[in-house]
Amino acid sequence: MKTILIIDDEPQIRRLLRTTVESANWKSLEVEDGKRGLHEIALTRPDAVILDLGMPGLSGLEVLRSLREWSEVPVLILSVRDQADDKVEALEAGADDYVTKPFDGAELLSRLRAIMRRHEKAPDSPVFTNGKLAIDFPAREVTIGGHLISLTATEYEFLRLLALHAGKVLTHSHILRSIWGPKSEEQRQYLRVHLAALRRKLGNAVKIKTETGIGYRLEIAAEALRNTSRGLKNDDISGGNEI
Amino acid sequence: MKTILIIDDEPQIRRLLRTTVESANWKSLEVEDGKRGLHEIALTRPDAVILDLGMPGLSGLEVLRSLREWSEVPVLILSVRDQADDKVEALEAGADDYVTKPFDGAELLSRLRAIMRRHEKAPDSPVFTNGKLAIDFPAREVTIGGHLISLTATEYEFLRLLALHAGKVLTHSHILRSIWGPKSEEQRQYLRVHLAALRRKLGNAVKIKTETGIGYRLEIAAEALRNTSRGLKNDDISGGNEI
DNA sequence: AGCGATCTTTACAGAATCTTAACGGGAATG
DNA sequence: CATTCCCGTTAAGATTCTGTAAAGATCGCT
Repeated sequence: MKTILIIDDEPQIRRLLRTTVESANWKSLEVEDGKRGLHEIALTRPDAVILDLGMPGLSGLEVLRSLREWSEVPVLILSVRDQADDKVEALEAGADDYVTKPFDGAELLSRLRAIMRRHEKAPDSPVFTNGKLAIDFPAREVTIGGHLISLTATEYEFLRLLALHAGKVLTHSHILRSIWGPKSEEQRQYLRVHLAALRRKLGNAVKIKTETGIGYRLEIAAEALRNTSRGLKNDDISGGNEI
Repeated sequence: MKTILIIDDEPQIRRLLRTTVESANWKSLEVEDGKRGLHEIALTRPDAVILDLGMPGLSGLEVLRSLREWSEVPVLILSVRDQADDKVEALEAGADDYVTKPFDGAELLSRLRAIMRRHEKAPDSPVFTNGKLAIDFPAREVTIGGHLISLTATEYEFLRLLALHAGKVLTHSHILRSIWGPKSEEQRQYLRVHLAALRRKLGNAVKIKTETGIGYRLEIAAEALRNTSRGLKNDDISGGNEI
């Protein structure tokens, strides 16, 4: 049984969301603003969050940014049609998907299922693999081609973060906030130094690409591209759309 | 069936617009000044608006500015040739496209279709696609026909902006303000240099059209109608898409 | 306290990117 | 058809960013 947290300031929308969620036999929690939402997430650890972008006080975007400093819980964004820019910003800030108001109940549930399933995948397999790299999260062990690598605490956190978002760009600020906390958001030299050590230890079997001026990304090994959640987009395009 | 509102003070132009609109099997409404136009939009919620810039009384620009405070309805501007500045102002104020008098009926219809389609477009995924171009916003990844393209921070921001408003003209000032900030609003040579790099990397699969004296527009690929879950729309006939 | 490991800070060269300037061609205008 | 303005392209100079090394500072442990 899943628990879904609803963060929305409008009572009638909350009620609609609650009935929708409960029709899928999930439990729903409701709060009316972002601050309470963050508190509730820390307290009850819901399986997913439905977050309204347009709220008074702490905006949905700010809530999401704060949240992503310490939690990877799946977040579904609710937005109105004319907030295209905000939607993209939300996705860049770490949202997993979004739905536009007015929304269709069935579509919302199916998107909720999708993001929870995607998220469950990681804990299901406590070992992350990408090419020759393997990370055993419970054991906190990193191996390359079966050979154990010894990492410091910082290096491990860095690599873990990159692996958790393999293929995606992690911005300087995001990495710094996650590992060193919000106070050290500006200390880019930390990244350079620790990443250099990480690259030296990992060798050239693992490619951590630099996005100049933006951040870093762990490149997904060629044979791992097959069945990720987004892998299909390539087939989608090359599939006979010749102009 | 679409409803198009025509706001123009000249009766013969109105008649010409009406026959053009009705030749596409759409319904047309006509009013002769801006005040009535705003009232009519609030009342009947048309699917698009054709707005003449040069009108006595409330100018087209003032109408547009009032309108944009409460409505996102697609607006097509009608202007005469020597109103370049007004055209830019109108686009800045939220117009979706413009047509210069004297206009070609087929072109006007095609532009109307384009702005209505863009407005309708239901969000289908955090991945933007347009022809061979695909932008994965969360991953900050750009691919053409499945082939990964490496962009600098500025180039990515530029392309992101164009894609967010695909099909719409973005003025020089708007782009400059968005990427470089208000201080650099006059530096048009930035646009030329970075756009050249962008075009070189994207190749000719992606068409970024120049609107001389106005700005730039990312052209919507002809076959960009691939909606999955939502209802399909196919009122776009192959006739006369040469703009 | 002393030691080793790790993290922080500093410095600098090389790479990547951005800005600036110049020039030829093409579009708009009369 | 000529003029003027705008655009695309290129390349060099300026600037910022990155990788690397190495010297302090800090922490944990015996």
